[in-house]
Amino acid sequence: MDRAILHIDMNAFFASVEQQANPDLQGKPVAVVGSGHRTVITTASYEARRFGVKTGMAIWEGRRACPELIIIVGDNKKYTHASRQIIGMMRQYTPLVEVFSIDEAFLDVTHSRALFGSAETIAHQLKARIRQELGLTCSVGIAPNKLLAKLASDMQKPDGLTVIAPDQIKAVLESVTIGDLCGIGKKLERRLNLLGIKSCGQLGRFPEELLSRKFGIIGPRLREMGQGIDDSPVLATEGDEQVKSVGHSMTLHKDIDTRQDILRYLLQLAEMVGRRARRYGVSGKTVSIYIRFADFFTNIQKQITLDSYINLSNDIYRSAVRLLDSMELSQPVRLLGVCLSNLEYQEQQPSLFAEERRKEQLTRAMDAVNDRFGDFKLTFGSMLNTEEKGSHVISPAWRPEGIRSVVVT
DNA sequence: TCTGGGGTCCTAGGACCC
DNA sequence: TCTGGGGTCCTAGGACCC
Repeated sequence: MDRAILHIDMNAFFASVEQQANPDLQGKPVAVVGSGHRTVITTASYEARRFGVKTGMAIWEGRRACPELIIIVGDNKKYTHASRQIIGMMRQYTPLVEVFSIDEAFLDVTHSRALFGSAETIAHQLKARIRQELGLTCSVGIAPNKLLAKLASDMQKPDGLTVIAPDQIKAVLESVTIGDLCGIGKKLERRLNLLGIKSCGQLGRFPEELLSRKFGIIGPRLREMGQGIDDSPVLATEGDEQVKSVGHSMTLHKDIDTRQDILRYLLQLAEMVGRRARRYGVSGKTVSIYIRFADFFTNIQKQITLDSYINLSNDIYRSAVRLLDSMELSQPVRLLGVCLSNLEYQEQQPSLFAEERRKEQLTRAMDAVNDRFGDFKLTFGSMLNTEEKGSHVISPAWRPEGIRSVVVT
């Protein structure tokens, strides 16, 4: 039996949620951004897109394209709340819901059809409910696999419903460019173009040996993608999946060049990373730091793997400083990042040493206060002069559920 | 007037052990 | 005295996604 896979993609999600929350914004060009003057547009409403406003633009670029553009600083609690409601509706049709991002999901409805009708019927019902209950629209793709369902959902926006039936696959692939496939980005597209490959059909017919020679082990996979083949299952997102790294980075209000300033931000980032790791109940033994310099194009990353697993902010900070001290800083710093990886999912045993235990207790006490009263209410003395406290930038890649979730209180 | 932040996966090369 | 090879872990860098 052919599988029936739905891909549901919310249209201009953050902007639409804002327009629903505030009727004054409805029908108007709206852009959702992060905080600070060095932020970018995360989502533009369709009214704004008509003027050429796009994701990734700086605010001034958006305003240049559309002088009436209304700028809204994003509020991730609103989006998380809406996302949870939508996922809840999806789960009423199948347990096989794979949450791909805060505004996208795959549903395997192969076995739901006996109960609810065809995949299209299910799609229509979900679209109607999302519209009635939340006032939001989405684009749905229906196909025998995830690759094609995702391709289909992209074909009609906003508020679309596109079916790629098994007997249409060949024809569709002839008309679609390779860059439209999820997994073929700019670089791969350019390299494939150089071989004369533009459409998916061409990719699917290209000799496998040549693809393997040029692209190594992904060669055969590329050819399959060109043929619309994808056997990957829809993996139900249960909320207990395990992340593999916990990181934070921030573009600074302005470039900095003194060690003291850099250390202050590193401490803040270490605290953000540590707190999230502790909230998840994970510790890690690899710490990395990331620096983007003032010229924007020079980036360096360094990592170190320790002998033991850590999640105390101060331990993360100490490793970060070690890494910093091993780096050559050639320019002022624009962005700093700290990441903890190589994770282990075990609650830390209390330390055998009194001094360590005291540190752990202090950390728990600080976490408790911050959980209750908000991030960075209680913090290290050297951070008190820092202007930016905590990340206020929203990202559509945030997973609304499980360990990846943003805690909503 | 510039250009965010959260992730995942893959590869290459070196160290080290058996 | 010379020989080979597999496996694992580590760092760095890149591509890709939303």
